[in-house]
Amino acid sequence: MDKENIAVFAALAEPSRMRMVSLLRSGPLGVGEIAERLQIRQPQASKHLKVLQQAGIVEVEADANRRHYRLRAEPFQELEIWLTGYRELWNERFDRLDDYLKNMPD
Amino acid sequence: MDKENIAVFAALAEPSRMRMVSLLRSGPLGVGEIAERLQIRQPQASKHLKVLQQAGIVEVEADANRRHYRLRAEPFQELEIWLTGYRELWNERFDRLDDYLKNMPD
DNA sequence: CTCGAATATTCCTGTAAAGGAATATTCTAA
DNA sequence: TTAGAATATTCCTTTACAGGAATATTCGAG
Repeated sequence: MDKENIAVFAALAEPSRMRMVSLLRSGPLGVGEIAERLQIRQPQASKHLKVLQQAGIVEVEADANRRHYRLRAEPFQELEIWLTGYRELWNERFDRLDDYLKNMPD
Repeated sequence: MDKENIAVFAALAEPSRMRMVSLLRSGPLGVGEIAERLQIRQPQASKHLKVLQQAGIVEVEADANRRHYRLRAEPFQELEIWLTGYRELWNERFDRLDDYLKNMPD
């Protein structure tokens, strides 16, 4: 819909970054660990993390030398919301889901 | 997660294409109408539609001279599924949503 | 069978983005 | 205060992709 979603899609449209995001589901990680697990070089890892950060997908916490990158919830929530505009596409099961989401308690 | 999602993200990471997808929510359209409503030239519209088609986001039905482009449901369903892997990120409300989705009747 | 409408394709050019390599920065420990 | 670990940044080169312009294709009407 808007500019921010475009940035999120662009950030995720790259295999290494997609794998980073998947990796970070299990919790925050440092740059070195990410690079190692993804079998990429540290500078590339830093660059990709920067892109993810600028897209708001990831946030960083400094701990001395280390930087811990962690997933942010908001972009995923926004994708969820964006997707609701397309649920009517497939079938009426999701009309019920829409109702559920609308009435969902906090 | 996989290659197909990457292609979908890449296809949506472009403003004109994103607007096309949004436009097509209200139903199939021909290339000329799409180009006109998006204020882009016809060749660019055709090119973007081709990208969307190759990503599986859109399908085309030939009607004489005309080509009617329509949204496909599958990529949106897959995004939905992909997103469920991230719902745990924000809060436990969505644990209930997960239950709902799992037990959702066909 | 020719014309015009609708759409697709090709060619060209500019630009953005990715990876490699090297280097810069920042912090802790000693 | 210096060494080394962890991370970021810069520079360079290559490649992908977007838009413009022109042209090709395909179809129905007449």
